[in-house]
Amino acid sequence: MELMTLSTAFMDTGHDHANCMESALDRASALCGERGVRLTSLRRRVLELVWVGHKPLGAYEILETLKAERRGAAPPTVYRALDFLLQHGLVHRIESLNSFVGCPDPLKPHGGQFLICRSCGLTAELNDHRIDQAIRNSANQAGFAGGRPMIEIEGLCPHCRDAGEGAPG
Amino acid sequence: MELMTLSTAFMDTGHDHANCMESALDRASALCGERGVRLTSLRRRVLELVWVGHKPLGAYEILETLKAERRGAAPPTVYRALDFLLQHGLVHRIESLNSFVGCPDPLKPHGGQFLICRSCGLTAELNDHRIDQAIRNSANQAGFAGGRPMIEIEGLCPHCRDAGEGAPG
DNA sequence: TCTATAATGTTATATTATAACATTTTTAGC
DNA sequence: GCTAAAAATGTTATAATATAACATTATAGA
Repeated sequence: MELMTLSTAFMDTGHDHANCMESALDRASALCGERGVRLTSLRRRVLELVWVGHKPLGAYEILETLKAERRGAAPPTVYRALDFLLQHGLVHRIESLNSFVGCPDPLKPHGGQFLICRSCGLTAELNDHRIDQAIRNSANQAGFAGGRPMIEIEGLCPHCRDAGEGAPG
Repeated sequence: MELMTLSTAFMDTGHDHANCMESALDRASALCGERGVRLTSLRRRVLELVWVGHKPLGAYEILETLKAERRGAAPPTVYRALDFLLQHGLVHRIESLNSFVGCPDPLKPHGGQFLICRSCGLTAELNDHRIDQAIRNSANQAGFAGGRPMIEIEGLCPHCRDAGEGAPG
């Protein structure tokens, strides 16, 4: 069993993002099929927009694009689609940014472990079982019946760090 | 060296909260003195309000109380005081709640490890060095120059868990 | 086809946070 | 103490994020 995974966000040679996004949409489609829920064209489109990059997007950024494509797109249009995607683990919400990012592994339920670059905004999702375990152990020790931990670290991604974009916080 | 600390939030016999709060204010006063910054009466009052309980308070909740006490209290009144308190580690911001909670240990710079009860709202601060270390190790392994991790877990505190307030999330 | 449900459209508003500039208070030098 | 600079607070307006409430349309199943 592998101990840790890291999303492709920081792969700086310019990973094949078209493929990255397409496979995310395929996984979403399959997952919705299995669960008997509908990945409508609106939901699919919002997911697509979230996957445009590895930089979390705000609801109103998504809305701006959507408005150009659908007459009458409004905040609830976006928020409802995001709620659906969140419910099914297809996107995560980055609390410290009020923003949303695609989840590379929606089948395995998990909290979130995010490395957020303060310089370029790229956000990678980590999945380290040991971290999760350590947190759940401590929580249980405290008598707390916890769910899935949400972890957010701000810092510098490998690229920005090497470019000397500032000191780690 | 101790591995883990837990704030008093979940001590359900009704810990001596007057003392809890008073000592927090004393620590704040000392800290500001050492750093040559001013714990003005406004800042002190906001800190006091945050420490009224172990349940994180929203800025507008604080404002509501403040309005009854100071003529002309407005959002910037509260946000500026909170910014000051955050900068000096005297309070933490709970991202998932847009709320603020007092920090029991402002001298030691740290991210935050919060156990948030979904039933009663009480929020305890954990400080487990091993968790922090595990996260920083993984982040470094990913080439990420990270700061202090922020961790939030929603769940049930010992009291609500025993009262059967719902299943863990 | 009909009906129940789910999804989306639409309008209005709530909640959280900051910008910009005026005034007051405090500090430090004299 | 007086005064200038800096820090803190007051004040007004508005930006950014999110939800409520109800109308309409689309979909799936009987």
